[in-house]
Amino acid sequence: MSKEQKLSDSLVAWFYKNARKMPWRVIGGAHPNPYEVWISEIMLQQTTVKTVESYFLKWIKRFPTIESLANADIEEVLLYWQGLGYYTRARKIHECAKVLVEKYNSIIPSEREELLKLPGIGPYSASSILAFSYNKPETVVDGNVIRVIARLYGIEKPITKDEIYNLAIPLTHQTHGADYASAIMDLGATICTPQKASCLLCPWQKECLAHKKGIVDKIPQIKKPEKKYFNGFVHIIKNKDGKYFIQKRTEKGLLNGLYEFPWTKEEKPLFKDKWEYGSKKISHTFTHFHLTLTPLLLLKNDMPQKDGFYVDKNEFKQYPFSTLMKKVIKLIAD
DNA sequence: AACGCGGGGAG
DNA sequence: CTCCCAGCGTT
Repeated sequence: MSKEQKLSDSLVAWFYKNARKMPWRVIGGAHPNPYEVWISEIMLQQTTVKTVESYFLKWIKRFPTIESLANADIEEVLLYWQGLGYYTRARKIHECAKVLVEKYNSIIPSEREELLKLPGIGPYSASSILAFSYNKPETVVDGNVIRVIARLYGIEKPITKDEIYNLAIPLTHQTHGADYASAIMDLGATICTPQKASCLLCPWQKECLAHKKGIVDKIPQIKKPEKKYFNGFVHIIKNKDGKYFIQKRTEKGLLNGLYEFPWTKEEKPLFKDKWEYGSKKISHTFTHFHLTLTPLLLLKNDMPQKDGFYVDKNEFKQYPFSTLMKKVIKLIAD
């Protein structure tokens, strides 16, 4: 038995004693429902298990099958996604459901090449779906795996995903693909963490080069772009019926397809009216910038923008809003 | 290869 | 505050 195979076996053995429980997870082989695997994998992209749990449960209750998702309106899909971020994922997941119904007989493919053709499914998701749904010996590479592998082999220089992938291939368990994929991600999430790793509990401690050299917390090397600050305005426009003006964002770019009160990150209001300044500001941090918005209040009856409309505040729940806009809604409610 | 794209939990 | 998480699509 090779050194890699021993590592692989020991990790799976560790997993059977320490596996985290999740609503979409099956321990001990393939998941019986690839649809649930697919939905959970897309939801989990760049997000944490804790965040996804409640979204997943509500989603499965409303969209229990590929067909139910394909038949739904994108607006309702976004309602179930609001607050989860990266809204293109919701659009792609909906597109993908329709493709699956129309061209794949509502069956999630079990070949990598086919999966990669589908909207929103890239190298990671394809591998994970194959591993979790069909118990294939797929080499999954996510943020956890990059960290675990880079440390195991003590790689101090910046490294590409392809290099990690090649190093990870020999470690991939050949007969327990599903559990191995879960295991290496659990290891990264609970033991081999970004900061203060729990090396004493690690099944790979003896073989880990970073641990041997005492440089665990210096790996992997990551560069961080600095965040900018913006001070802008959000326009809360009420008409004589007490309704508020909202509009829909475009289907590309930031917060695509969601609804909003008109806002700008520039230091100039969007409209040349005489605004009343709100007292409480709204702060929110995106991936690439910090934002503080000063609320501007106005009573107005005509349409400030095309493609917008006035709605009663009791109707806000019918429209998908970003977390930033939820903060504005909370301000209005108070 | 680099960048845009959310939000929140942990420390 | 900082860090970064079960990435993908576009350029």
